Amino acid sequence: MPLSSSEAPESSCRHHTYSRKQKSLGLLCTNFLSFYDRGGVEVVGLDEAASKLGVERRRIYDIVNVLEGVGVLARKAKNKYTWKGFEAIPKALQELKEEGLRENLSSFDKHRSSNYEKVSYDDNDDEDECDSNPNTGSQNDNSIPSGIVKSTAASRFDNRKEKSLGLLTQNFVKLFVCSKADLISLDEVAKLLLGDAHNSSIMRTKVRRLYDIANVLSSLKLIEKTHTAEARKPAFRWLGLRGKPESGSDDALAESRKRTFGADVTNICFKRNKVDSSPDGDRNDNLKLQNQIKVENEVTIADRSALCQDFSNSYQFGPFAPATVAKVGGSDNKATQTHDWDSFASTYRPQYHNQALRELFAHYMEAWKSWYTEVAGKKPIQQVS
DNA sequence: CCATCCCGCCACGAG
DNA sequence: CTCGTGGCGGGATGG
Repeated sequence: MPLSSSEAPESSCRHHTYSRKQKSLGLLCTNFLSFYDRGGVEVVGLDEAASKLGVERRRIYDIVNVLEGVGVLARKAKNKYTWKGFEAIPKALQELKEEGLRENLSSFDKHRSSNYEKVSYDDNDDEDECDSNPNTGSQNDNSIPSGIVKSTAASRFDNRKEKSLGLLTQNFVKLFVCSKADLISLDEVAKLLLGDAHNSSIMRTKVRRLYDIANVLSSLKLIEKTHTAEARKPAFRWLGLRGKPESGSDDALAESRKRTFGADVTNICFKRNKVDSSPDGDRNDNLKLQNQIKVENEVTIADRSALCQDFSNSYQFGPFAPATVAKVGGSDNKATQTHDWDSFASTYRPQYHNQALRELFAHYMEAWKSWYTEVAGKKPIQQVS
């Protein structure tokens, strides 16, 4: 690769400090999302995604699992998922809400006193989704006939599988969607979600997963990471749905905004130097500077004014506005200190902006060019080995 | 220090 | 057996 020196946003750091942020799940997810949000994609192949995004398979599973929990994706077959899109979110949330309320009737979690194996398991029927295709070959869901309270199914320590991530995600979401609270601290979530805690070991593991989920949900803009008011405890704030141009009769295309991405989204592979460098001068130098410029960051208003989300079933949120304002050119922020960063933008607003928080900014990248190229000539780039 | 969380080993289940 | 999946936790990174 000719290192044509285009303007590299990145600078300094001669020794290419490996940065975790570059490979974070959240970022990866953002790429994933923007990649498949372009018109017309319907099926998502795991391998395809993996190579396209330049990551290992394993990571794709993480993303896909949580996205499925929110309805954006649906498992179709081995190695394949169906892209439902963002417009599937409202519905999924609605279902999650009802479901959550239902199971919530019997027991108030809150004080869970001593119940060792309580582990609030709740299986869930999960989305059924009115699928357009009635016919199906293999069936998957084992629906227990309306086991309202779920009874003691699960003989055995039941599901060796389906134990986490997907479910954890849904439970996490239910938690927000079922209560009016919109800010929950991390450990609250952990305790609530897995009712056991006690043993720090188990909880620690769960918390890790929670971070994973949180990252993905953050990419979706469903939540945001913050910390409780005064305390320094990390917490999550529910942003909920943003103004979706949704209306009764939806139509397939026309949906929300689409972010296009030009060029490669591929993350370069920089491994996290495990034992680190081979003594013999690593030649990795600095060449490849990735030009993965991140777009992103459109804030949605979490209409704070409304305490209660709504009790009405219909989701008519949108106290306002479409978030589709795009700004070309992108370099709008004249940060005092050059904050261009290399990549990574989005969800970080460490400073306390008391009220200026709800602003709407969206920087969008160009990409139109690439887009054209693609449309016109079909991008030849494709090395799916 | 502690919060965050990437990496990838390895256990499952299906073919 | 191989292969697709995805728990799970060590331990590195960032603040």
